[in-house]
Amino acid sequence: MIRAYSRSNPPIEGFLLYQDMRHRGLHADRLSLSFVIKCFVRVSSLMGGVQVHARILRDGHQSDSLLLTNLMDLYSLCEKGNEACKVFDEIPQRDTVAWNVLISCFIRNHRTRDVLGLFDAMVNGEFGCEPDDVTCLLLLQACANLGALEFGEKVHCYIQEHGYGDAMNLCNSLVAMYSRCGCLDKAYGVFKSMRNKNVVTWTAMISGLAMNGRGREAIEAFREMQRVGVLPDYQTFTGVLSACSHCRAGELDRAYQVIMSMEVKPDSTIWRTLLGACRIHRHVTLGERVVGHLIELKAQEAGDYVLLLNIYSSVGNWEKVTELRKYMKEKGIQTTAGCSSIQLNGEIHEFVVDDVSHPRKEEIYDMLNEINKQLKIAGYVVEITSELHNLGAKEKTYVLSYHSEKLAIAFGVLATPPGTTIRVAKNLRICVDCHNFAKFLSGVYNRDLIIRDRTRTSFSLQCNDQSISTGHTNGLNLGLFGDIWLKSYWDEVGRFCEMGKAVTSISQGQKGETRSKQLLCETSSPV
DNA sequence: CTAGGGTTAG
Repeated sequence: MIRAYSRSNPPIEGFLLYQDMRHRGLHADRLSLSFVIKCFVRVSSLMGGVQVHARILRDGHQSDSLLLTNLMDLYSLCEKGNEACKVFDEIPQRDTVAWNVLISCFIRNHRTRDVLGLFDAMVNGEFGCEPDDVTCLLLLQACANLGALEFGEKVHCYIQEHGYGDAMNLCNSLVAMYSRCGCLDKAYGVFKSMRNKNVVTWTAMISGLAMNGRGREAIEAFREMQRVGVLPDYQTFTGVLSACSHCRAGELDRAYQVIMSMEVKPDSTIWRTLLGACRIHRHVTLGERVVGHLIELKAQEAGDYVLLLNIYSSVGNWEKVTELRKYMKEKGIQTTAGCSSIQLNGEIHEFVVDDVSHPRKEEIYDMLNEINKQLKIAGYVVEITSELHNLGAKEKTYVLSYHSEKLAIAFGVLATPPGTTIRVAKNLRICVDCHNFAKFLSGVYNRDLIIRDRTRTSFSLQCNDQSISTGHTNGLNLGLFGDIWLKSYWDEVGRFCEMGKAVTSISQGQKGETRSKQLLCETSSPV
């Protein structure tokens, strides 16, 4: 019965059942306890975790790997990474699943880089168990987050050598990983080789094309998906929308109207995509309105306010910047620290702004200062509107000079032979100034740069003596995409909305909570 | 009396 509750129904009732059981003097065995933990996992209840933890110890289950891994997962879900690690230390026999839970915990709790070392140790037999398909799945996620292409390729080899090569979930992750590392040809290679493709496969490819600035192909892939009869869901929709928002020339008000007129209720991702476009096009009033919608959905994140700050500063409205900063401070809104990473000889190097933790920090700062000097000669000017604090121009220039991505790029220039492509991954959105910096650097230092951030990958490629870059709309890039398809874009969105209705009616006929249903049928009553 | 098990794709 508790198991039944752990799978459906309001999960907390599973715990009530368990308490009732104890009141009746019945002893809960380990499996009942594991289902109780599952109930708490479903609601991410830290309090529940603490209670059941105590119960595990009191009932003498302190060496039960099933219960302990279960509990770890709960702590890790509640962002209590340290607690989860402590529990892990208590597991006497750690099998692959236990390690997998630890890996998943690290990925969730911002220790992604450590995961790569764990994989290596596991492959080398240091843990007495081998990586399985789930380990590989987790590792691909980690590589995608870090933009760690080399390591991702290593995992790919492992997958093939161990007979997991046909697994659909792994192949889907491979498509995503290669896309997010800016390697579209490899992503497409995996995609093409797959015999069966589901909505996840197609969405990975569409989003991959979108985030790499290949809007037209993203839409072509979207059409092809429909042609072969795969139904899109809300993530597909977001991919298509982002394909267009990174390179469309304005028309945001129309986008807003289309979203508002959708039969289905738009979710936070869609609003956020539009908000990103508002920043690119400096559309203040619409940006404010979109944030209003996010607040209404109770879905606003620190990053959304930062985007709004960006919009205000890009039009020089410092009063609004100050006002919003004050509001954020009052509300205790914490922003995520920006972090950039670069892979070198199998090792990941991470940087935060003004980072001084790297062993080669002196060389890196010298290199960065030298680069700044060279780029200035080439005509690079710091884009001070990228700095969101109300400082003087001089201070702004200084603060912007040591952004984490610049440190990572300087390290790349320093530590790789001339001509090597530099790949950097960033956890947040890259700022306009750093983008310009990369573009100039590409020309001056004759390097191809591929920078992946939270929403897309931008390329600064050195071709025909002319530095070009994509992925960012600052007036220079639009030509790359051509614009014929942009004109037909809104017709496409209109058709998509029609299809949204179709998906709604299909989802309503299905049991279970599919995510498409969550988006498309938020107004309908639960099954 | 037994059975019920932990990680996991865009």
